[in-house]
Amino acid sequence: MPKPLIESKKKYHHGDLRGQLLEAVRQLIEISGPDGFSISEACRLAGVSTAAPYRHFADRTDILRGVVDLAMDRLQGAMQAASDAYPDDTIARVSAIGQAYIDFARHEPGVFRTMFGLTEGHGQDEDLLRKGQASLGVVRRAVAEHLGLAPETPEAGLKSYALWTFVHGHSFLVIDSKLETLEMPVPEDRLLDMVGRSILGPRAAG
Amino acid sequence: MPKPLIESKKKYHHGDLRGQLLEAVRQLIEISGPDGFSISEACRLAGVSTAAPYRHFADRTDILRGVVDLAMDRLQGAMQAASDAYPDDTIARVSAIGQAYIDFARHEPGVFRTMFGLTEGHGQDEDLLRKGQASLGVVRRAVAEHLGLAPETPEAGLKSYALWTFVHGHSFLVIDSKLETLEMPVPEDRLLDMVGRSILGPRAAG
DNA sequence: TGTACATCAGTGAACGCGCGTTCACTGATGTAC
DNA sequence: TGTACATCAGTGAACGCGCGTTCACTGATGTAC
Repeated sequence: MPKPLIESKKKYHHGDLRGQLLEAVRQLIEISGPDGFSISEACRLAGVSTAAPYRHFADRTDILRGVVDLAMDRLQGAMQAASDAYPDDTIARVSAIGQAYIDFARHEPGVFRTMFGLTEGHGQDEDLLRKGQASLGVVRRAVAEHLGLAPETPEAGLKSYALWTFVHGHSFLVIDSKLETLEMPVPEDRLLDMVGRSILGPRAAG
Repeated sequence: MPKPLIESKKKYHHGDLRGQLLEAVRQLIEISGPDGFSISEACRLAGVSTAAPYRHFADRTDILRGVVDLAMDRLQGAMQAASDAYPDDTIARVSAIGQAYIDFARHEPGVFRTMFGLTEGHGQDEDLLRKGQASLGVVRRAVAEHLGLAPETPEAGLKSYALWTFVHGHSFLVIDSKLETLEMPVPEDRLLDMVGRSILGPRAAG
């Protein structure tokens, strides 16, 4: 069943409507936010009738969940890649993970906001929470290695939570663009480095 | 012009419609979020026709701005009160300011989200930004005193920004209730104290 | 290989809904003389 | 103190709008024999 090189302009069956709807919604969220997007508009983007999505999603919320689910994977992937890029320097590694987080927020502010805006009974489910924990796990392992402790240690948990929280807050302030007026005294990477060193403390022997 | 002790149940002139609309919207935002509230519903709460608000506000966005404006004042007031409560211990003062911030978010999550969700051309204006800066100023003065520096110093700016960011991020995680699943290893006040000490460093002599 | 048929993934029209905003209006209040 | 009048702050009906969702349907695809 080889795909035709030139697809006929209009096919009855779409091929990957689910994927294309998710992408359309992702784009719309970036423009109008999670409450601003409409299924109708996504259908227009995908070139499909407004009833079509209901073959793939239960309702509006279900589509949002789908978008967030993919975004969670992208975010964790970016954090893990940043972590892998600094195998030797644990401080730099932690900073890089934080930077990846902030960059994600900067590049996809609407989606980022949506990821943390879903509430229980409104899109948030077990699966998403688990993915959130997995992202924090990336930080935790880096912190633990720096401290010379196991990732399950309370101290590793506390410090990685503090770092994540800092980066999370900064991300929100960046995308809410409160920073242009609030004079930022140093570049972002120096800020990350300073906070990282303050929270982590000196490297463990070993 | 003494007010009647028992107000007639239904007056043509409302008395303080502006204030009561703002309060109604504030309540609705807590229930449905900044995009979920409707003018119509606020009018129902205030017992007034749907055209009445336009005597006091230009449009929907203008009402939101009004709600946020009051909230900014409340937040700054809470932070300042917390600051004043610890005249001697600068570490405790900084922690208390952070705690006030978090408490505000916890008690008015919808409003808190709204405060930081307004975008340029969508409710955010000079006045609100100035009020945001004023809140940060409370932190900055406390940090500066701890360091024995003037509030305008870059170091005071950097450290107060780092602290604010941490508290801001924690607040969002709290109200997005990501924390029940993410095992928090220590109580909140100990977290605040740890981060405060890490960022601020030892107290300046003097 | 050919055919009958079940299943799947779309269509397009329609629904009821609540919304933001405008309009001409009217009742209440404040003020000048 | 009384009166005429301007101004203010409401009313209530109406508007056009786009939305989410459902419905009976149909075209395309996969499969059993």
